[in-house]
Amino acid sequence: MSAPGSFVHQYSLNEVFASRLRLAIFSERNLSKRNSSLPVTLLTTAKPKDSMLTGFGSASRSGGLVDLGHRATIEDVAARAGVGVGTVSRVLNQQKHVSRVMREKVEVAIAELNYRPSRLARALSKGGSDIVSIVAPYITRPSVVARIDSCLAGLNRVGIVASLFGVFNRAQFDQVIDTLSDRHSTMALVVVSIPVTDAQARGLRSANVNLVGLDIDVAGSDSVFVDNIHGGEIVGTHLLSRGYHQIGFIGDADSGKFQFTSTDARLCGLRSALRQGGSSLEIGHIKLCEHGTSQAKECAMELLTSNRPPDAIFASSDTGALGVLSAANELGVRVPEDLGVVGFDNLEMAAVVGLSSVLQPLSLSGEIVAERLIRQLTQSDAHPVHTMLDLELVERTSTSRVPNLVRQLQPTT
Amino acid sequence: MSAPGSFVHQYSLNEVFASRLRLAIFSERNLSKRNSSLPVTLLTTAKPKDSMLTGFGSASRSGGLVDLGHRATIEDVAARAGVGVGTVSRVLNQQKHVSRVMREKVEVAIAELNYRPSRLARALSKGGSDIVSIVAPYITRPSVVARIDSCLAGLNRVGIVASLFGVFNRAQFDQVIDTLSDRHSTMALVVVSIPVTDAQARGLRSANVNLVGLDIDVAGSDSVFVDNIHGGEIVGTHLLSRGYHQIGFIGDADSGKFQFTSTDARLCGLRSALRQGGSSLEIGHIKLCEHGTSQAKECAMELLTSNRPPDAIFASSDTGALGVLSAANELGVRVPEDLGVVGFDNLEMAAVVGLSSVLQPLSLSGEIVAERLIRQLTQSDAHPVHTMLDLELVERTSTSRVPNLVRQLQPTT
DNA sequence: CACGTTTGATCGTTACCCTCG
DNA sequence: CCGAGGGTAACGATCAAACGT
Repeated sequence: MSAPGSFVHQYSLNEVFASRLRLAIFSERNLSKRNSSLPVTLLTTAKPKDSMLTGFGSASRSGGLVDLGHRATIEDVAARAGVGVGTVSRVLNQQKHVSRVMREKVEVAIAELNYRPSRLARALSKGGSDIVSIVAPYITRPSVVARIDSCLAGLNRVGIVASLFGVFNRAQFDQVIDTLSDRHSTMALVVVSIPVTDAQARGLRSANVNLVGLDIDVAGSDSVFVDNIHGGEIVGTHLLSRGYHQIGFIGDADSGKFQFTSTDARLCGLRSALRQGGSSLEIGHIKLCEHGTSQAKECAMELLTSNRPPDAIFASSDTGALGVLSAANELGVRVPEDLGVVGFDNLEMAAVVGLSSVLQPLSLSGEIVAERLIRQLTQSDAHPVHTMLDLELVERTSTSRVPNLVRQLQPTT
Repeated sequence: MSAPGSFVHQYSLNEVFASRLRLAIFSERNLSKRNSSLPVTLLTTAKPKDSMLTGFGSASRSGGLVDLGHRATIEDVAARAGVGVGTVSRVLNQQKHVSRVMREKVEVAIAELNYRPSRLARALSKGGSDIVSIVAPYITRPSVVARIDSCLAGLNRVGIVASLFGVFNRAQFDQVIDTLSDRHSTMALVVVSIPVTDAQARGLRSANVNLVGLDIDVAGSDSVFVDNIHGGEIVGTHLLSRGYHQIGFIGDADSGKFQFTSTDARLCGLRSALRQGGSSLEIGHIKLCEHGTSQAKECAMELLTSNRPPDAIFASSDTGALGVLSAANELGVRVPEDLGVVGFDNLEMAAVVGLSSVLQPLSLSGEIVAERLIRQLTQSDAHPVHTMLDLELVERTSTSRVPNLVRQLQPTT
């Protein structure tokens, strides 16, 4: 019985970790100090943990299951079925050269022991894992999770469960990519919104990791993205056509953190459309702030209370546009009469509050990525495809100066 | 050189996968069929993939890096440093019995080869991995991602990068838990909102996986959650105190999918508060629908256009409450004069639209879970702690009957 | 020579047991 | 006899080659 030893591993592993966790002691203390002044109630602190340490007792808890005290290995199965491990492996991998009798014997043993092959050992042996990973920033943002969710759903449809890494900055992103650039770690990788360097792409390729870009273009790999410059142009053209001329812009300032390009691109497009329309964008009418409703609201407040307030504001996200609407409402500025407002992403909430917004096919983008990924995994000779999705302005009341159109609340999803 | 062979692995691996992907062919075809009628533009379909197959070329791309053609192993490092693998391992794990000279030699070799130990091989050898996993449903919901995000942030602070599994139903959840119930797969696991069965908890424990419940209570494990019944009570009491008596309820109907309990609990609390206040909840005033703004809006429409419309509606989420507000607005029902509206979660958007809502400390819950987890990993003798966080009603205009406080953000006439 | 089965090498690390100064 | 380092079984699987019938 090697089980007792296996429990010791837990401790040694923790000790290894302890060195990396020295920081934790502090943040932990701070946290618990904070907690004491917060609405936290400790209910119980009980439970003996003997059962955790033994784990043996009551051999057959349910059905005909046999409890070995540790997770069954292929060897346990082989022993119980009275065959060699190779035979079990062949059964597992649906290979030939296994007689009906043996196969059944093995299957019975597998069921009895509740055996599951270790993905780790399998990956190590095969020289590649069967895991699909997704790396994404800002998983709290609706536009990001909408993409991820539909991508997950698409992968799920064929039985793939992907694991998601949410990163907070470039350094962390780089670290995750580095970890994943290992033939054993992952079979495929979807990177959302964060630009991938050539070196990183090369590293992944040489580790046989299939890379797909979602909301970014990656040279030499599949990718699905939109033309943000064009998105800005659409907005500019639309606002001009509605008779707005003093256009303001509120965008995300955190571009440097991940080297995002979407805000810049949209601003660039807006500028170009205004220029073409004989208008222009005043420096004072451009505000950059952290992504968020309240942050955008502040910016809008500044713009609207300035000497030369704009008569329309383009927020580079619906989340921000909501802040603009809120600011206008608070200041008594009428939308759309005194102020036109346009957002980006066309989230569900845009329809609810009557916000004009640029529709980018978020869930479609995720689906296509899933599709591309599946194709890469099935067809090894697939060439990289760069897919650009079109953008489209969904016009609602926030830019409509015609009163009788105000009732138009239902969008074209 | 074993490199050429390693590339072949890719293909064989794909073939193994192909059998599981038979379904994919169909969904793929369907998808691409659909695409043809959608705004999709294919830009390029080029790029030779020779470089992918060789991976050797240009030996030293940057600095003094040496390219072996394959990811360096501990053996490569040992060879280059002129030592045995054991020594390299000792250096890597900060162990004793390594002289200064040797350590430096090894470190140089590691740098030159850009060597990273394989987590897989390490986990297999040590009998346990150093990965932290999170399993959660509905990652598109703000309340869920808010929790996850703060938990990730807390873990990140001490250098832990967790991987997140988004699941779509019970079966998938069970599958993920089963996969993770392997001593090699993960060191710790956070389960969000989905009830964990005793058998699952036992399985995880016997695999030495530290389990923490977030938004659920797990017997025998750390967990952080709220008292949803009390949440319902708070709302009921508040509405009664504002003079609302015909209370309606709109909740999520998908409870069965994951066996969620929060909607039921909140309804139960609401009922009990009304009963105590001498009122009651009419059967016809209870609506259950899929989670979402538009779905809740439909339910609200039905309620408000019925023979006996309620004078207040409690939606079990802010997302739903937004739909209620939208419905009221569309029907010309004044909020809060004719209709009181209360939501749950107190998302940022609640403040923007003046929605009264029950504040549950979403990000705090994630932080505490991170803290508990770190404690478990550092102190092996920690007892399980069940933490219940308090709820609190944030009162805004949607339940305030003083007319001049009413703010109307929606595009009303 | 088919077919079924066992055996041993391999994947990259760690842990343990040696052997030297 | 101790401290520094070298070999070599594990870990749990896959796969090819050898082996009986």
